[in-house]
Amino acid sequence: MLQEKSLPEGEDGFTTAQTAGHVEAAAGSPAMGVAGLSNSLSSPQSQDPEQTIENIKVYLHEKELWKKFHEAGTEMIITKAGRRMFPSYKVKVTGMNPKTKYILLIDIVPADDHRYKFCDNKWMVAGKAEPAMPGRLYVHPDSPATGAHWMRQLVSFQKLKLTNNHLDPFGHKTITHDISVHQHHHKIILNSMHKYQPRLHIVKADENNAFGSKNTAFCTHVFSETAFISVTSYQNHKITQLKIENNPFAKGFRGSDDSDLRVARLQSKEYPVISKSIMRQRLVSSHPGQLTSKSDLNALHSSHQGLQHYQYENGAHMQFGAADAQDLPLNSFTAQRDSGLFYHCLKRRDDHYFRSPPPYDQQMLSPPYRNEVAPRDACMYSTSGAEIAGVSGVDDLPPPPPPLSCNMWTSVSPYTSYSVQTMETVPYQPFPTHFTTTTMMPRLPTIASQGSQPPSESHFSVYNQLSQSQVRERVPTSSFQRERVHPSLCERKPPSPHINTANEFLYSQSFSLSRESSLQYHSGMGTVENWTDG
DNA sequence: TCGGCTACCACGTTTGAAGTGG
DNA sequence: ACCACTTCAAACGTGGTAGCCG
Repeated sequence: MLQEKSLPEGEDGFTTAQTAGHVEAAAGSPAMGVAGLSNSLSSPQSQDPEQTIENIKVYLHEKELWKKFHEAGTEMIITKAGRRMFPSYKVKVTGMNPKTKYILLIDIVPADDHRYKFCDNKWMVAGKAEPAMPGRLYVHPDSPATGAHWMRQLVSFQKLKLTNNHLDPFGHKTITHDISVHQHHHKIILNSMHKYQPRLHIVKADENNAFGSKNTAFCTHVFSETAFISVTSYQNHKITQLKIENNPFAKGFRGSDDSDLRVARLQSKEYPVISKSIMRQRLVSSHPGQLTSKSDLNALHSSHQGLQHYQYENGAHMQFGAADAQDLPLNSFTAQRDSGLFYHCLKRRDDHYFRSPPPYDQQMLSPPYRNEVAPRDACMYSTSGAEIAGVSGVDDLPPPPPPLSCNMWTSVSPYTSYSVQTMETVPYQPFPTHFTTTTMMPRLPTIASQGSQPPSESHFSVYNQLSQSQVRERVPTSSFQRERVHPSLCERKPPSPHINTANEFLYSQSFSLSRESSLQYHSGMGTVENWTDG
């Protein structure tokens, strides 16, 4: 179990109110133009970065396992009833204000606008993606909780399920102002044979910082190795093998003869267990595995060589001007398309400001989507330090700070109506394996008044949170260590009023995030065509 | 015809209530 | 009465597979 940490004194001042004040100052003026936005946006953060949400660091649990899957081309089964992800999404969070309340949530956005097929033992583009459906957010059931709570131990999203059922019971509900009608679910709807990128969002939810205000800040963390292709049955036998080897629930498919296992381990370090299914596959397969070229893999992994922080103002107000968050048509694509322009701004930690939009070769394209709140049924699992070590998404990044990016969204229709102008001005920039964003967004009227003109690059900057001091330790393969579960963290709590406002906030924010992602995707689109099988 | 999807299935893990003993 | 521990069965999570479907 992780020791509860206390933050340095300086972080006691990391209050929501202060951060909100910054946002207010930055984007509060309806008449503020792009230049004004960027100036005031970057200023407070550079003056006092210790008080912002961008100090939060997130480490992916079992990073090495994720990498193994990623190198083979991760596949996630999706079923009508919903299927868990494996590896499961677990993170260690640090840098929060222990007393501030946060909401942690995950969304899964399209990584590109392709449909894929598995042909000749490798993934190939098979056409244009299906129109993306409104997305969902999986809100961690402990939300909102204090920073101390989140930092105490691993935060697990393992109960998140993936479904291909577009008519999922909660799939067509809208989020209203009343928490009582909010649909709490733990399924995210995806299309089969499409590539997706999970993202973690951390939203401040302090008592003094009510959702629906324009003061809410959040950050987004993306681990590129968690990208996957959704399937209804496994295509790549290497993925099947990895799942069987590492997922306790799939033990029944492992080889039963211990001596065989030992021999297998001697023969293969990477895939020590030869399952019955694999043996069967190997006998049947007429296409022996073709290892992905190093260059291909590098292309995949080098696509995120920086950490960015974005800080958003409340999206609902921005997107809809005078409309209150509760008035949002939460399931409306049209409303989102008409919601005007969106910006995101990035700032490097060293206060150097770059002007390059983010490259995102094969990642993160997302349509507008709404959010709903997941049931409070996930648990946080306590763990030893060793368990979460080695999971940093940044510890193996190259020393140079990543580039920054600045983008603008126009009215959105998935994959089609983004501002191509902006995309085309986006030079390729490597992204880190793990990057985070905190974004501040201007009010809609202000943005809309800018028309469809791309913003000046000088208005944007990147904040680099790259850390060179991440701890790396060995990660056990099995995460199911019942004795380490902290009972209090598995309690089923009644819905909190926070969730209600969070719904509105996050829902509106989700659109912004989607646009951000889509832009990043477009900026680097085409660099990775195939995901080859090893 | 064929690729994708679904509903089962067997098997193993997880979970939590019930039982037991100190 | 309380707590810690054990037991055990139901619930749940797996990949495999046959068959359906467009």
